[in-house]
Amino acid sequence: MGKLNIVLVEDDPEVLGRLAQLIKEHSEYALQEVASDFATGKQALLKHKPDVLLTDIGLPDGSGIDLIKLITEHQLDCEAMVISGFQDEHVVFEALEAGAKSYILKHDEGQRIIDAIEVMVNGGAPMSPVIARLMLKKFQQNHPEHPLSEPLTERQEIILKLISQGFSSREIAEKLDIRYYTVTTHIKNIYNKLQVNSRTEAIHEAMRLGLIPRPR
Amino acid sequence: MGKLNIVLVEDDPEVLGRLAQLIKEHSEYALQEVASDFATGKQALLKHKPDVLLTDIGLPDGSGIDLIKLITEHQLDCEAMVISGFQDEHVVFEALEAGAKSYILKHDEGQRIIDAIEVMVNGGAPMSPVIARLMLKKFQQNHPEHPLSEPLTERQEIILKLISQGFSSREIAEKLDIRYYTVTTHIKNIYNKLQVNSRTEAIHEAMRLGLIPRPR
DNA sequence: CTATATCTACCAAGGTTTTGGTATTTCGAA
DNA sequence: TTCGAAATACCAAAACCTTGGTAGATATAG
Repeated sequence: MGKLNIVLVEDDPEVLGRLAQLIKEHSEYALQEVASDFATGKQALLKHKPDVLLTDIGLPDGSGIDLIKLITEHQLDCEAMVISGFQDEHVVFEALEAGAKSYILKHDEGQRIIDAIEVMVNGGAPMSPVIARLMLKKFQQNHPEHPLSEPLTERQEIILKLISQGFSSREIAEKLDIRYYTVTTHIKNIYNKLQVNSRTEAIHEAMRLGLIPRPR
Repeated sequence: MGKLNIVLVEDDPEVLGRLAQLIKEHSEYALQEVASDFATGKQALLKHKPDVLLTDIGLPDGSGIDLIKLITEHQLDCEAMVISGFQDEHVVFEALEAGAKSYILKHDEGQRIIDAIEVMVNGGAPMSPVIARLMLKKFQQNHPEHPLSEPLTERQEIILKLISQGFSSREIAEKLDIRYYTVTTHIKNIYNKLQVNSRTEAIHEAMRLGLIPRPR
């Protein structure tokens, strides 16, 4: 099996030089092309179909995130690593959602970047520590555990869940084998506790409070 | 400033010995106590209030996850690292949601575990590659990118989002400065595309399809 | 220029939800 | 035993949503 083919996109000439040099020092990698803007990067990506894309985010004529999206759109067999200075939550999540498998900060030392490439192609998801914490924070903030003055009763929780799954009052009544009226009473009480007055508001509030397990 | 105080909980004597040995080899750490069950671990945690808790998950009399929960409950200034053999999605997420800052697999080599402790106390969130991929997957599965025969138009997406935030048709009309009738028409078309016939069903389906970004 | 897509707007019948009541039963804690 | 919380059940008016239509304006692709 051959070398690992890499395309590198980075607009800062200094950083580009540094990264290119770094890659060339490692015989297991083949740097197929470097680009310093989105348009060239796109062409390189589609022409070479590399195994690995290393890309910056802020490019003069577009975003590296859109390069990453191209990979999924064209169903390329390529893993994307972001090498960026941005630590902004919004940017990071957009990149990861676009399909980036790794997010490394520019100023990380060379060996760490090389290691990250290695880990990534072996099925890992290497992140710079700050980025990893950001991801973790997203996970952990999903459980504010009932800061609710009056917590929901068992029955109310069941019905709330069914509501969030899109069932009508009549359907819920059938499912639980109780009268329609009973269901509406329960719903009424749920609204009081959540301080809302419609199903959609209840769902929204319940998610905000981490009361509803998210689908899947 | 003193050494980093550590409490270690692990029921497999072999692994326990190995980890304890590993920690003792590093002068910057002080191993305050080791435990091989939940009860002892709990006592140790509350008594020593260590800087770092290293814990297994499967303990004979309970789960390491509950140890981690103790940290938040008692508001201890302590970072928890899971050292486990479990790679099960459910277990991993439960541990992370409970407050673990790091999740390392048992069979990882010693130096990697030491490195991970270092990274963790310096504000990182070190994860074994498999675990990092699991987390990443959770992030990315929120965007299955419209496996929808007819994708939603821009306006429809906006309105769907507002619906999911609990707004009524009238409120949406005001917000977008269009007529109430126009909103109901849009909603009608959304229902057709999603193959549903109520707001709550639409929200449910939209979440299932990853069409709606989760609150917060 | 001509389709086609999208956003806009309107109406009405029929269905569901919301709200404000009242009231009975059951079960566990005081 | 007595009290209260929870679940159950019922009613009706008002509000809101759903559905099946029709249709004009605008922009964009061909």
